[in-house]
Amino acid sequence: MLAETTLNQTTPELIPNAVLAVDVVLFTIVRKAPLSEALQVLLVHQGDQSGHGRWILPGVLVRSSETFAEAARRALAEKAGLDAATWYLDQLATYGEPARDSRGRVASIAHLALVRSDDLTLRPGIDVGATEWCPVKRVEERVLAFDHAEMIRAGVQRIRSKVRYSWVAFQLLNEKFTIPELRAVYAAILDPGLARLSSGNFKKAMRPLFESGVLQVVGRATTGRRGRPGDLYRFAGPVTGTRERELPW
Amino acid sequence: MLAETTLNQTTPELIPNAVLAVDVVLFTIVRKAPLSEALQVLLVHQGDQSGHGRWILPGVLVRSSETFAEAARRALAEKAGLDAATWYLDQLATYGEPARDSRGRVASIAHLALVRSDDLTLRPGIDVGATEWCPVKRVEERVLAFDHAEMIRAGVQRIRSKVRYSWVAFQLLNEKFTIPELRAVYAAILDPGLARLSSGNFKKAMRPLFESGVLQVVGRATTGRRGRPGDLYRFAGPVTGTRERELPW
DNA sequence: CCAAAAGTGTTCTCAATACACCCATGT
DNA sequence: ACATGGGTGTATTGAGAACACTTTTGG
Repeated sequence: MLAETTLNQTTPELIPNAVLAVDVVLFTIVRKAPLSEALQVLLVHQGDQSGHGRWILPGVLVRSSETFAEAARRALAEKAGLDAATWYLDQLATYGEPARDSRGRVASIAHLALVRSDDLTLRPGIDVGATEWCPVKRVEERVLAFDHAEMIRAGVQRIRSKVRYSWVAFQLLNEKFTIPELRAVYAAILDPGLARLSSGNFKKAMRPLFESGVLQVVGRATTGRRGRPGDLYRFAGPVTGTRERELPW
Repeated sequence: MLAETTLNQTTPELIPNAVLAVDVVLFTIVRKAPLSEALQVLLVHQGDQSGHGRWILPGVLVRSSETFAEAARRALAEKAGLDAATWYLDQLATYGEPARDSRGRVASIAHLALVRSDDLTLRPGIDVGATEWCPVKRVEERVLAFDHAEMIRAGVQRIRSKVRYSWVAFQLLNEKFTIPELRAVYAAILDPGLARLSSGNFKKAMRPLFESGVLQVVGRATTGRRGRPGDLYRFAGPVTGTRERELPW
């Protein structure tokens, strides 16, 4: 068994022994929802004639000439009618317990995706009964197939970590946004209690952004609510940038 | 939550479309080496009759009934004669560009492993020409096959991140160790200049460990070098624990 | 005794928080 | 007018870094 088929130039072909799949944990911030439920994840309901459908993450099998990222974006397109071509997308982890799927050895490469705003139209794809945004706090109530609940946990952990040392938060905002909206994103992801932090202190935490000029004022928000409307900003920096010092929250 | 069994009778089998492999980025700290080269990674040389061997990470194909972690430990056993049964092991990322391997679609799940001390005997396995510890600083000089150089970069990034908010550093030390040895691990992974930090400040950074009692004094080191020998400590806590506050280094 | 390394305590600095105050809008 | 929320500045606290000092070993 030591003479197993390993890397060997004389072997022109390797025999496939597994099925590759991708699943996508797509997060968004729903502004209308209360802060504690603003962070939501996209779930699709597997259509089933017997009525015994189940909730799963959008996912597809990887095609032979396709990268994982391409497959992940295709999953969002085919399962929910979303054009994720330009969205933030990152590999999370790969799940492939031997007994994970009775139909064969399946390895699913979970991905994390983020989308701005919530005025998207979900269009259930083929073999999909329904699509919905589910507050992360309430995922426990849903019965998710496979290890998709675990994937969501990993996704939450990842975005909580990323938001503290990188600028991914702007992936969840529109082109123009106010500082309170930005604070809401951080509060929804990290801690609802963060909203109680004074506005001045929050802006101080974002100081490196202002100093480097990647946050530019582009006007004043038109308000519908009470109180003074906030200044509108635009994020002009690369999302791949990271802070030198992690946020303390 | 696993063990999917009876839900999709219409498709009893999925046709395998890829080959699953694991590769292991195994780090250790070599005490004899200078600090800047103390962090080393295990490389194996693919034996080749033509003499055109190349350096790669230890890896194997995943067996059908095997978890990724099991396959990763087996890779260390088969390629380098190492018994990694109890070693720290963590999934890094999965690499599977369509054109990654000309012999077919291969997805390799890279893993990060850590091993205490360097008094291990490497025993080159079958179809392995040689095994060696390579200082991470000098990996650039080696020509690594596939995307293994990228895997090592990801491994370095991961361990640098982990060491700042978790207790993985103790995985690289023996059962008993001194504070200066612990500082050497941090310096080797994060920044050699860290060794210039005063001992008091380093111990202050480790204060949460002392206060929670997971670092216990077990004696005094027997010295061979100059100067006062350090106190010997034992780490009694779970490696999975994390600090509430990340290290500033 | 001296140099080197380990360990302890104190001071200084700076960043994160708390808080007080001003501005703009809707009711 | 005033309540509500956005924005700015100042004071206070606490953690990290610098440094002085003691302890223990080898030469």
